[in-house]
Amino acid sequence: MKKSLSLTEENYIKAIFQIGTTPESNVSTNALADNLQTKPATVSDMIKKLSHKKLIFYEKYKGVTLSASGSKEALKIIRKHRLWEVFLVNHLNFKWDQVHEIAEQLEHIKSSELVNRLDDFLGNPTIDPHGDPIPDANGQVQLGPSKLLSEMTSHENGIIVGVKNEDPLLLQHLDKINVRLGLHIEVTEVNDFDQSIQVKLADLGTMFLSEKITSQILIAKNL
Amino acid sequence: MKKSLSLTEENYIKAIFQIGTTPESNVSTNALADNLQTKPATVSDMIKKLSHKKLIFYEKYKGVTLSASGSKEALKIIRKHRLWEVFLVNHLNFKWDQVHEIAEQLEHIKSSELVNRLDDFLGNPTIDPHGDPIPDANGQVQLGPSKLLSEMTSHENGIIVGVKNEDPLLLQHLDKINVRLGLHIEVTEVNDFDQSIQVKLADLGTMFLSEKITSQILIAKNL
DNA sequence: TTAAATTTTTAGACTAATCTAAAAATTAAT
DNA sequence: ATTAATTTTTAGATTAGTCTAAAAATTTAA
Repeated sequence: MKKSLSLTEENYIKAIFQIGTTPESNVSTNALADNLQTKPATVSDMIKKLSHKKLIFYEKYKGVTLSASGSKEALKIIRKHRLWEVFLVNHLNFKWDQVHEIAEQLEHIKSSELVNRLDDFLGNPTIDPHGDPIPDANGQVQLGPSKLLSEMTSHENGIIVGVKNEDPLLLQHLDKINVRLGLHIEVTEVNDFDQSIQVKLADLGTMFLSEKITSQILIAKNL
Repeated sequence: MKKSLSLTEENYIKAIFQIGTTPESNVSTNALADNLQTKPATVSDMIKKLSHKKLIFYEKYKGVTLSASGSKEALKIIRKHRLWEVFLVNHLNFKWDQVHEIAEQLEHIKSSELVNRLDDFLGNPTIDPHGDPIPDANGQVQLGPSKLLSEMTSHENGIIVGVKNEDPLLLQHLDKINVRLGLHIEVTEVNDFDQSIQVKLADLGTMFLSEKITSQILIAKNL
C-alpha cells in the first residue's frame, strides 16, 4: 500500500492544481512560492520530491503539471475542503467569509469514509458556499462553463455562480452591497476608460462595479 | 501572543493527562513512550521541551505532572475529541467503535469558534458515545453520579471520588494501603461468597478489598 | 546578439522530531 | 550493602521541511 501524502505535500498538490487552470498550463516555481508563502528554493526541492513520486511532471526551468494521480489527489483535497465549507455554513452558521481558514485544516483529515458520509449528511451538494463546484467521490466535477463578469459585454446576462478567490475583504464587500450567489445579473454598460461596469441585478436595480470587483465574479448561464 | 502547540506536543500533553489521573500522580518516561508508540529517548527530549514551556513539571528520574496551563490544553483537546465523536456517531451514523481514529485527527483542528459552534449544534452533550464526560468551554467536567465500589461488577472502572462517611479508622486504613482520592480503579474480580472484591489500582497493582471497605468508597466515571 | 534582468537551482545550514547505542542513575534483590 | 536489573538520560545520526546566499540557466531588451 502506498503511503499517504504529508500535509505539506497535499498543500503543494492543491496549489499546483489551483494555479494551473487548464491541463496544459504550467506552474512556475516562483508562482508556487508566492502561493504557498514560502521561498523558491524550498519549492525547487519539493518539486523534485513530488516529481520523483510521479505526482507531477517536471522539466527543469519549464514548470510543473499534475500527473493523473496528482490530479486525483488534488480533487480529493478540494472535495473535502468544499464539503466542510458547506457543513460550516449550513449547519454551524458560519458566514461564507469565515470558513476558508478552518476548511484549510479540515481538508487534510484522512478518511474517505468520513468524507462520503459527510457528503450524504449534507445532501450531496454540488457547489460550496462560494459557488465553486464540489467534485464527487470519483473526482468528477459537474457545472456549466462560467466566465468572469469583467469579460462580459453590454446586454449580456447570466447568474452569479461564484467568486474567483475567497479574500474575506472581497466577500464582506459583496455582502455589504447585496451581491449574492444565484442572483440574475445583466450588464447594462461597460466603461472603456476604467473597465468599470454598470449592471442590473435581480431586485436591487442598477449599480456600478469596478474592474477590481468584476474580475473576481464568475457568471454562468445556469447552474 | 503565545504560539499554539504542535501536533506532537498536543499528543504528549494528552497522553500525560490520560495516564496521570490525579494531580499527584507522576507519569514515567517509559509509560509515555509506550503510550505514544515511541522510544524513551524521544520522550526524554520532549519532556525537557514541554517542561521548558511550563506545560509540565519535571524532575529528573521522577516523572512528570501537568501544570495548570498544561491541564487546560489537555482538556481542550479532550473536549474536541469527544465532541467530534458525538458528531460522527449521532449525525454521520458511525458506530461507536469506528470513531476514535478519526477523532484523533479532528481533535487537533484549531478554532475555538468551531468547537463552540459544534458544541451548540450537537446540543451541548455532556458525555461522548463511550460514556466519557465532555469538558465544557472552560474545561469544567460534569462528573457523572458516583456509585459505591461494592455495587460495581467485574471490569467496571472509574475514579475514586469520595468515601461515604468519615470514620477516622477507615480513612487511616485507606491511607495505609495507599488508596487515595482521584486514583483510577478497575474491578478485576468479585467474590460472591463474601462480596470481597479484587481491584487494580493506578500504579499500585492489584489488591483485595473487603465488603466492609468497598461499601464505603465512592466511584465515578473517569475522565 | 550581447548585456541586463529575471527565474530557477544548488550549496550549505537550521529546527523539530525521531532513532540506536551506550552511559548513568535509580531501584530491586540476594 | 554490593550486585543485578531496570529506568532514564546523553550522544550522535537521520529525515522532512525550511531558510539564505550565491551560482547557473533562461528570458527580455537595448
